[in-house]
Amino acid sequence: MPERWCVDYNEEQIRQAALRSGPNGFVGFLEFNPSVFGIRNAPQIMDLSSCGGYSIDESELRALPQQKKKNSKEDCELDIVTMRQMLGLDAQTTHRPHVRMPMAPVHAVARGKELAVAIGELVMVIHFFTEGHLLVDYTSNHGFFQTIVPCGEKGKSFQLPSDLEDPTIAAGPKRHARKMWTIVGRRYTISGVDHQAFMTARLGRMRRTVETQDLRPGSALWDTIWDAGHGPDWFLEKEKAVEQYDSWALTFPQEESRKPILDVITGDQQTFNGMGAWMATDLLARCCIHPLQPASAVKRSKMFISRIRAEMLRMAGLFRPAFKKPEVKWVYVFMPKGSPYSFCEHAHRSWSGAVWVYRRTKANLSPEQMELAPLGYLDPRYNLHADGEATIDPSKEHLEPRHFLYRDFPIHVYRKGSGKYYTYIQAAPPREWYDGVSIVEPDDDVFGNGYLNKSTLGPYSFELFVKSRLSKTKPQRGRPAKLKTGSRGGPKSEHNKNKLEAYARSSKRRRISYELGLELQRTEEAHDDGLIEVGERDDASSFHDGSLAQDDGRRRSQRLRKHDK
DNA sequence: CACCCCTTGGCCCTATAGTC
DNA sequence: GACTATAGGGCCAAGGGGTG
Repeated sequence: MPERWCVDYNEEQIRQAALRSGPNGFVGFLEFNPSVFGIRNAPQIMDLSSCGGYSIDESELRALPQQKKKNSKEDCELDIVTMRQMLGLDAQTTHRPHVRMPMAPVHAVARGKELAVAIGELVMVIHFFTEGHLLVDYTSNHGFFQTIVPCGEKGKSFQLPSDLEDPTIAAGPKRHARKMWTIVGRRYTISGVDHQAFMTARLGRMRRTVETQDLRPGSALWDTIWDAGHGPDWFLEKEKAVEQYDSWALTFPQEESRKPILDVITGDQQTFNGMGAWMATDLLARCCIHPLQPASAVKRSKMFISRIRAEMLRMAGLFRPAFKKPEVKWVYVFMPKGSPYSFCEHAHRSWSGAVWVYRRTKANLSPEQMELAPLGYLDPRYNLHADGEATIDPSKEHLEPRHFLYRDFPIHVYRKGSGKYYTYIQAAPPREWYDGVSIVEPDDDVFGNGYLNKSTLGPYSFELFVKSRLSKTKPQRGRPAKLKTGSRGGPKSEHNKNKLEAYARSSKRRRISYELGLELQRTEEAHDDGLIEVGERDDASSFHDGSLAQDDGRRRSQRLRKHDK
């Protein structure tokens, strides 16, 4: 399930700007960056002919609607872009389509791990996978993300403008934002950002503007756009989901006689839509069911079946919230410190009781929990019996799990073959965070759901989220700098330079890395010589709605000059 | 059912090359 | 020889899809 509670907004500057955005909610046009998608995860076209949209053949031929630029003689010079070209399936003369889609109200709704976004006639369905998330930014900043740079061995990404970086951030090609697509609004943009480019997207087109009611269960669009391999959503289609679950509970396939219940849950997306390894482990721990217990044994227990049903409904409600009063933080931190999935102890301590956290190999548990940990159960309120069932201890019934402090004790993590079983640390978002379903409604203001930063569930998202909430100042942008302790060691000799060049020739990856390093060195030297003026990039902001973003652009320009001094 | 693929970047370990 | 910086190799994390 995508996180529903990730980003709120706190920066007064954006808050004030948001208040001026008017009563029509979030209005924008879609800009796709096909080259940032990997080849394997190339964007797909959805055939919406069965529900009043375009079929694949038609959409191949048909140009996307464009908005005429007011008081401009350049209308006729705008390129015609087909959907296939926009998706990168056909060659395009320019990297970014110089085409202005009509601004249209944006609606969105999540189902399982997918998010559907409608922009006018376009429908985009996103699967975030591991760590994809949405980034909200000023439209005046969007023009600065123009330069595509290599990212890793195969990928591409957008170079972060140098002025968005802190001087302490390490120089190199890693300063980038992997914006895969962007909905460009008048004042704000929402971008799909995925550091590893795992995010997938499907794009379709209707013959009319898509309305909010089209993104509701039971509509023709609803029944068409979602991935066929995933069953009903436990929050939006509760009755169907429970019906599916009940019929699942009554079947006893042969393979489930030995298959662990955890594997069965994660593998059955028809019944457990959106339950991955983290959440399934969590579900079972809350139900006091051992993750390695055979599924058939679990199904034979009415108590277990009832517990899982209740817990699924409870968790589904928990993970479907939206902020009532989102606050904007300026987030350019695309990678946390440490490993992308590292657990942030400080963040956990600060937010225990507010968010869900998962850690793979180590957890901090109280002595009471330690007694239960070897059995795989983390809820200290239950007593475990030899038959694998658990009953609540009356003397501990009044306790809430979140009131327990976690101390430094390693716990056992179950592994079977290459199976992965997670440790969970129990916490829950505050109740007041929940409200609504869609991220954007026509009558929303920018305090509304349209400005949520959604993300997949996990430590990366968690740390990003915590940083955005806890930082009183703007967080560092880009990757943290490597600590430089001085110029130890010997200087590079001519002999070493030759060796380096030979090394760079030995593979494509090494060559790219080497050339990027040289390019960066040249740029920095030019910078030092005063050959490049940072303020020049102000022109770029006019690419996207420059007039509307003028105020922000001017302020930015002033900031840049100040920064330059 | 095990294993690999996609993808990136951090971390750990080891080897190397330089200085004092 | 002690110390330090640097660089490469191997491994790790993620979830869905594919293969044999």
